[in-house]
Amino acid sequence: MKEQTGGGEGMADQRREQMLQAALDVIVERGYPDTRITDVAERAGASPALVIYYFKTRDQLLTEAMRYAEDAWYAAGLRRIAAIGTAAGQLEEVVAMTCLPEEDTSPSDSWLLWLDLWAQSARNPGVSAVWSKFEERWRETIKSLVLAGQEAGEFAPVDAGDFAVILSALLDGFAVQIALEESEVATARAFELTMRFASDRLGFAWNGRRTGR
Amino acid sequence: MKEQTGGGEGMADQRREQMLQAALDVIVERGYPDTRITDVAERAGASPALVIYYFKTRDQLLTEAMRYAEDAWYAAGLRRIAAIGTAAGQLEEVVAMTCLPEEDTSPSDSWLLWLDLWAQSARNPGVSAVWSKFEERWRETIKSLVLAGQEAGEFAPVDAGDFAVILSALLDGFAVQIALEESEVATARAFELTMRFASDRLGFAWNGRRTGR
DNA sequence: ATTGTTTGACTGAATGTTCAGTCTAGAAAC
DNA sequence: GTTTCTAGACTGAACATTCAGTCAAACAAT
Repeated sequence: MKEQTGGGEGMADQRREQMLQAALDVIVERGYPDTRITDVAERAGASPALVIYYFKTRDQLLTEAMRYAEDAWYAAGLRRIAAIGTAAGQLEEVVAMTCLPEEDTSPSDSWLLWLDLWAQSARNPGVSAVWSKFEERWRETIKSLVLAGQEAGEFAPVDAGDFAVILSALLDGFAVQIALEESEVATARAFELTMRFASDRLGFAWNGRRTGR
Repeated sequence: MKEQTGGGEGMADQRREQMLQAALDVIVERGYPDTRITDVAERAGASPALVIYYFKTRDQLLTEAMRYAEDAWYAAGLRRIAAIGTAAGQLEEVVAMTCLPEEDTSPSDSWLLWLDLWAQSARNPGVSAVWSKFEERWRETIKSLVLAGQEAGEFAPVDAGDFAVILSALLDGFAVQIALEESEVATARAFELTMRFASDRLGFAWNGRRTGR
């Protein structure tokens, strides 16, 4: 499905992305099940009919928006991680990704999205697929990071698989707290507790540096 | 068929509870936002109008159902915990409560409910109140359990508050995994990993016993 | 006892709204 | 002049809630 070349080429893709972004805004604001096509259209400066034109159904729009958000979040994180030299530093970035807020997005946005992602995954196969893929990728990232750190002699020889499972569970759990608790303190505390856990388990020194980004 | 025989006043309460239970069934099956009054009425053997008669609005019904479920779950757990002699054993029960399935309910039911509880809490003040109260109570339970264990000399002198925060986050995180992962293996693994973490942190010996209930 | 009265549980049939998705047709790009 | 894009008006179904009562039990007065 290649688009036409020339000036208008990016136009359609641009519109699509605009709508996905609009959909994400609305999902965060109203929740996945209460996101109406009209809302998305309005926010994207288009008509409801146009939204349906681009995404056959409402569900396709929302599912794709979820995938879009997760992919973007993951890709941005990976890029940052790749720029870090030590395994310990990389792990810290992994933890920061879930515990510390990004600059551009409003603090609790991505976590609110997660809550919806989970709740929807339980019953919606399309969304569930997004979650599974994301979860697996995420755990794999942690695991290989740990393995690399062990080879480099930075980390103690714990079972990397077990560690990945437990760390990702811990991060998910904190994500709930952060998403639902209004207190800003929670993020810093979650970050510190998690880093203490990780450094203790993997046996590297960690002196609590950053508190924000 | 007979209405209010003897303590006719109990009839109404009975009916109410019947409806709450029906609501929970439907919520688990269809998700909170897609739970229709008709569904609940049907399952409770009543008319939609009667459901509204008991609970002024749909939202009140669903919120109350959530509270009902959480209270029941917590109360049953507390009772079991109270019957255990050692702090280590009690802690094991706490972990089992979230990681190992109950007998009567279908495995993932209560966790599915949690996912909905979280997602709804983000936007619905009534549900949010249910969650807050539940969360606080839960963390307090862990904390005082740890303190008691420390006084009894069973546990190492870690910060009980920090431990409660991190353990409840870990359990929440595993709850997500268990609720969404279909594999039955997950529960046993989550239980074991969590118990290893707890016994390591609190410095008590744990020999992985139970795998089910 | 019989009759009328009250009350609480309950229902079927509206009511009105909200939406996803469709249809038709115009504008723009090629 | 055909394809791609866009919007306004519409349709049809789904649903929460309301309404106007029914029905039977308890109760009170005769």
